[in-house]
Amino acid sequence: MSNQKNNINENDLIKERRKKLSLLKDRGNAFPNQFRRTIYADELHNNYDASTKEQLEKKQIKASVAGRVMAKRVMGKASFVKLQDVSNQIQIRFERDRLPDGLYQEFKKWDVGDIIGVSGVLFKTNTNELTVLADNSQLLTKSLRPLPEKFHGLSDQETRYRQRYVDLIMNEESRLVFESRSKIISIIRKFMDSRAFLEVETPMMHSVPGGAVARPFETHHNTLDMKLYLRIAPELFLKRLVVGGYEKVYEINRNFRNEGVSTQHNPEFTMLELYEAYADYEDFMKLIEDLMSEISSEIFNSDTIIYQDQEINLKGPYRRLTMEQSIIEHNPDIDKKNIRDFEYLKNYSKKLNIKIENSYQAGKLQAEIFEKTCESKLLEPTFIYAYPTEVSPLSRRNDNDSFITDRFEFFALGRELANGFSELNDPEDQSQRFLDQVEKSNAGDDEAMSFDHDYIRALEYGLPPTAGLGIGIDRLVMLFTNSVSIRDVLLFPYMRQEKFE
RNA sequence: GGGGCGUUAGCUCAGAGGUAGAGCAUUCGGCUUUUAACCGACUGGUCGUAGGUUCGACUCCUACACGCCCCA
Repeated sequence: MSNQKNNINENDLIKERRKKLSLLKDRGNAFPNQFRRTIYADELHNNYDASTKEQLEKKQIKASVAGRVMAKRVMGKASFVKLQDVSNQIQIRFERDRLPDGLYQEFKKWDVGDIIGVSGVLFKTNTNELTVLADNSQLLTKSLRPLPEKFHGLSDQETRYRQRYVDLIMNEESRLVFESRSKIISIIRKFMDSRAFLEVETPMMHSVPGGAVARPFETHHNTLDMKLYLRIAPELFLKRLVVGGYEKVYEINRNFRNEGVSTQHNPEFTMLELYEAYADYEDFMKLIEDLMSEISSEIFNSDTIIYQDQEINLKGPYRRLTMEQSIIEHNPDIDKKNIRDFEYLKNYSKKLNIKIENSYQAGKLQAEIFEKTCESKLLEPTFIYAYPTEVSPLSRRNDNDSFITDRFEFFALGRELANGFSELNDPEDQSQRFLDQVEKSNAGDDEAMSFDHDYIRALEYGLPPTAGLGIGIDRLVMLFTNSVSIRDVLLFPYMRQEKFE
C-alpha cells in the first residue's frame, strides 16, 4: 500500500463526519450505552421470513435491533437502511411521520458505517423483504471513517490484512473463515477431551529452545538479565508431563519460528501437540484419520472436501509410504541399492541443485531429496513414515533398522500438515542425539538443537513408551476453508510495519 | 536472498511525454415500499517516496518503501 493511502491525515469525508460528531457532543453524550437489543437479525429472519405481509400486519411484532448501517437509501420522507449485526443484516424503514418529532431530520445526517439502535414493528415490503418499521432510533456510535464502496467492497489484500476490522465489516467470506477456524478448534478440543486427553499450558518463553529444528526468536528478561527464547515447540515440556504421570496431554497454542514469511509460513503459528503413553506412531496415524473425518463431517457433513477445484477424500485409511519408497516413486532414475550411500546421495543431490552443508549425512540428504522431489506431489492425504534418524533427534529408533525412526509426517495438497512419532525414551540415546545436534550446531547449522539437561534428567526418571504428534492448525484450517494463503486464516497475519506520518 | 507484477480520489478502477478521468461515497436540492434505489448540481488528487533524463514526467530511467505471486 502506498504511503499516501497509509497516511492517516484527514480527508474531507472524515472532516465532515467529525463535524457531525462535534455537534452531537455539544448536545450531550455522543456515545450512549443504554440501548438494549431484544433480538438479532438472524433470529428475525429465521422466525419471520416465512410469514406473510398480512400475518405480520395482524401480529404487530415489536423488535429492537442494533448494528452498523451498511446501506442508506433516502426517498424523501421515507428511507430504507441495511443494518448489520453479528448474526446477519436486517432492513429498517424510517418514515418521517411515524418517528418522534425531528428524528427523521436527524437520521438523514447519519452515515453509512454509523452504529445505531432501532425499535419498531416487523412488516414485509412489496418485494417481500422482512423489515423493521422504526418507531424510534438512536445513534449509538458515530463512525468517522467512511467504509469502502458498497458494491465492490474492500478487495485490496493489504488493507484486508492490516485493517482486518474493515475486512470483517465488509466481507462475509472473511467472517465465515474465522468462524470456521473457531469451530475447527472447538471440534479438536471436543475430540481430544472425549479421548480423555488433558489440556495443558506450558511455557512460551524458554531458556533453552528445543523440541523442533528451527531458529528461535530471542528476547531478554530485564530484572533477571537473561536471554530467553520464544518457544519453537512445546514438545519437551509436554513429555516432562508424561514423565510426571499425565499419560495423555495436549496443548493448542502458538509457536514462534524465526523464518521466512510466505503463503505457507507465518512467524507465529498455532500447533496442536499431543502425547499419549503406551501408544506408538501407528496409533497416531489412525488418530489423524479419525480427526480429519470428524472435522470434515462436522463441518461439511461429508468425507470429501473441495480445495481450489480439487476434490479431496478424507476418508481413511490414507496411503502410507516410507520416505525411501516415496523417493523411489518420484525419482525413477535413482539407484535403489545406493539409497543410503552418502557419496551417491551427495552426487544425486547436486544434480537437483540442493545446497549441501558440511554437517549433512545420508539421512539429511534423503530428507532434502524428498522435500525437493516428492512433497509437492503428495496431493491426496498421505503418510510418509520411516524418517531418517539423522533428521529426527527426538524420535524412537526403529527396532530393526537404526538408520530410521518410527516417525511419520502427514501430507495433503503437497503440504506438511502433521508430524508424529514414537518418542525416544532412552535417556542415553537421547543424550547422544543432543550431542550430535550440538556438533551440527558447532559446524554452523543454526537450526540444530541445544542440549537440554533437565529434559535428559526427566527421561532418566523414566518416560513410558509414548507417541507424540503435532498438527499445524493454520494449514489445517486452510484446507477446510479453501484458503490459498495462511494470511487468510490468521486474523492478524504478520505484516511489515506500516508507516504513519 | 533472487525474479515477475503492482502502488492514480475515501473505495473500486480507467488513462497517458504536453496542466488528471469514471462509478460509488461526500455536500446541496428533489423523491413515503427501495434493493448497487433513482433524478439534478457540486466537491474531491504532490498519480507510493527520493533522485535523474527532458523545454516539459503522473507517464521514461535509477534507487528505495510497501504489497501480491513464483523460486531458494
